[in-house]
Amino acid sequence: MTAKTRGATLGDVAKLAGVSIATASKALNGRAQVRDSTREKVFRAASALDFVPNALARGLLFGQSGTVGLLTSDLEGRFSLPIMMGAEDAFGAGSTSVFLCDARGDPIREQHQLKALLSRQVDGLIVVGARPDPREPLSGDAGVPVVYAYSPSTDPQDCSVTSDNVESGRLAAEHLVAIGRGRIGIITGDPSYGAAHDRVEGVLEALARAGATPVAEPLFGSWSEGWGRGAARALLDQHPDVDGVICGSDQIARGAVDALREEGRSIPGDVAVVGHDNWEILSTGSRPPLTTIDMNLQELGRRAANLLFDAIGGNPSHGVEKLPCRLVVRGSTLSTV
Amino acid sequence: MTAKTRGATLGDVAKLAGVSIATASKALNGRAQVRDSTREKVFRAASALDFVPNALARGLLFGQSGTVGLLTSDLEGRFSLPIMMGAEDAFGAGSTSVFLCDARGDPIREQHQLKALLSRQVDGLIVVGARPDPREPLSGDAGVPVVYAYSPSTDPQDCSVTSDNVESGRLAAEHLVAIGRGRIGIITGDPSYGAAHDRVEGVLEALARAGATPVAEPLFGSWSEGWGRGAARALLDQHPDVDGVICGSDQIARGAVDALREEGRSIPGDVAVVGHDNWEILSTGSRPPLTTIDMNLQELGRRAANLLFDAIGGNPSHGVEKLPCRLVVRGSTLSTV
DNA sequence: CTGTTAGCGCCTTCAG
DNA sequence: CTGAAGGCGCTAACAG
Repeated sequence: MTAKTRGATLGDVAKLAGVSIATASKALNGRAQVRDSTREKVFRAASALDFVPNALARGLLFGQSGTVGLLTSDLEGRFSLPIMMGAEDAFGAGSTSVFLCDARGDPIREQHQLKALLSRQVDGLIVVGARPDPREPLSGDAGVPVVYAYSPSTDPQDCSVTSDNVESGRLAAEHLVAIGRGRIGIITGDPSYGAAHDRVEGVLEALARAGATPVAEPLFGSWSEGWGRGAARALLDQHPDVDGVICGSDQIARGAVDALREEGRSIPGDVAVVGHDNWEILSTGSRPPLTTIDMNLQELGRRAANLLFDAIGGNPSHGVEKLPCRLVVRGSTLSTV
Repeated sequence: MTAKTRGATLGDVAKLAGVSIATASKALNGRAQVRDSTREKVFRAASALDFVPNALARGLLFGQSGTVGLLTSDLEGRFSLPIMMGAEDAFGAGSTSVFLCDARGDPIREQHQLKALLSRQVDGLIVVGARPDPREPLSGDAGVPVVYAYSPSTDPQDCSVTSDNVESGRLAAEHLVAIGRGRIGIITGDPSYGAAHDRVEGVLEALARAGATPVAEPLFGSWSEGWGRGAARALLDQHPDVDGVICGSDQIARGAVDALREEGRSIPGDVAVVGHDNWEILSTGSRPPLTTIDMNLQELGRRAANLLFDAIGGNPSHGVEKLPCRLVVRGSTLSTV
C-alpha cells in the first residue's frame, strides 16, 4: 500500500555517492565529521537527484513540524492577509511554513480546523479574529503556544498582539489640530465595536489636550459609505462651521468626502477628513485621496510570529501588546501633498 | 534530542485501553476485525487522552501528506482568497488541508516556496497568478500534480481553470441590450492585459449579434477610478448620447458612475453602467450600486481542487477549462432593484 | 478477534 | 572519518 516516495530519498543519494545513509545525512547537514571530498560527492549526488529532504520524516523525529497554523475568522482577508505576510517574513523563507485556515466565524468549524492543524503537528498557532475587539480564547488546551493577533484574547494569561486604537484616534486628532483645525466632527461605525469607542476616546483625549472639544457627540452608525455620506450631511446641517472630520474607517471617510464635496465644501480647504485602515482601494481612489491611519498589520504579523517563535522556544509571553499605528498623510488633509 | 511528543500517542491509548497498539489502530480506524466492546474501550481511552493522530507519521507511511499547496502571486489576496475558500470547501473539512504561500510575484521566491512545499510532501499544487492572463508554468518538474487557477499556464499540457473573459463581456453587453440600450461605450484597463481584450471581444460579439456597434473605439487605460472618471468624461464629451457603459473593472465603473453623475446624467435613467469583478466594497458603496460581473472565484477554487484531487488520484486533466461568469444586477442598470 | 513484526525517511548515538 | 543500529508514530501484513 505504501505509495512509492515521490522524490529521491536520502538512501538514493547515499547509494549514488557510494556512502552510507548516515554519512550522507551528516554531509548534507553540515556535521563536522565528514571529509571534504566525501561531502562534495554527496552534494553532487543530491543535486543530481533533485533531492529534497522529507520534512515529514524529520518532523516525526523531532516532534516538531516546522509549520505554524494561522487560524482566521476574517472572511475577507482584509486583515489576515497582511498579517500572514508579516508572519511569513518573520519566520524567514522556508524554515517555517504557514498553514492558513479559515474558520469563517463558525466556532464549530474553528474547532475542526484546530484539530486538523494539531494533527499536522503545527508547532504553534496564530489566531486572527474578525474584529479588533477581544475574543474568547480557543476552547480547550491547544497543546502548543498560541498568539492572538488583531483580536486579543479575553484571557490576560494568553499572548495577544493588537493595534493601539486609542492611539490611532489620538494621531488623527493631533494631525488635525496641527494643521489648524479646531471644529472637529467624529463619524464612526458600529457602536458594538469596542475599537470604535477606543478610537473616539483617543480623539477626545488629544482634543482636550489641545484645549478643544468636538463640535458634536460622536456619530455611531455602520462601517459603510452610505452611513458616512448621511452622517456627514447631518453634521454639516447642524454645524456648518465644521472644519475637520475624523472617520472610523476609510469607507466612512470616503462617503463623508463625497457628501461634503457635493455640499459645496472644498477638501481640505474648508474641511479636512481623516480615515482609518489605509485600505488602498478606497483611500487612493477618493477625491482627494484620503489621509488615514495605517494599522501596520504586516508589522503586527511579524510581531506575532516573533512572539510565537519565542514561545515555541520556551519563552512564552503573556498579556496584550499594543502596536502603534501610523498616520498616512494624503490630499484630504494637506492640499500640497 | 527527540522532543517528547506533544499529545497522547497511539501507544498511550493502547496502554490505557489495555490492548496492543495494532488493535487500537484498527479500532480507531474502523477496521472490521475488532470486537465491539474492545473498540468501545479504545474510543473511551482515546477521548480521555484527547488523542489526535499524528498526521506526519501517517503521511510518512503512505507517502502522502493530506495537504496541498496554494501558491499565489496575488499580493492583495483579492483573487486568491475566494479561490482558497472554494478549494477548502471542495477538499472537505479536515481530510485535506491547504498550505497558502505567497510568492509575491517574485520567481525566486516562488521557487523557494515550491521547495518548502515539496519538502512537506504536499500531494498537489494549486497555482494562482496575479492576473487573468496566462503565465509561465512552474519551472522544473514539481513531481506532484499541479492545477493553475485564475491564471492559466501557457503550456497546453498543463491543467488550468480560469474564468471565461469573452463570455463576461458578452454577458454585460447582452444585459445592456436587453434593457434597451444601443449606444454603448467601453472603458477598460491596462491594454497589456489579455483579459481586457477578451472582454472587449465578448462585448463586440454580443453587440454585433444584436445589430449594434459601440459608439466609439474601446478606451484602454489603467485599472483605477481616476481613469474611469476621466474616460467617462471624454466619452460623454464626444458622444453625449451614450446610454450604456461597460467597464473593465469595478474601480473603473465606480469612477465612471461618479463622473457621469457629476455631468448631470442620471444612472441608470440616462446611462446604465456595468462593472466587472463584483468587488463588494466598491460595487455596493457606489451610487447607485453597481451591476457587475462576478467571476465565481469560489467556484473556480472548488473546481481547481476537484481537478487536483482527480489528478492526485491518477486521473489528470489537460488544457484550459473556462468557467462561466455571472451577472449581478444592481441599481446601476435597473432602477427598480 | 488480537498481538507481533516490519518499515515509511530521517537523524543520532555508538562502534569500527 | 565512516557505517550499523535504533527509533520517532503509525499502519498493513501476517501469526496466533
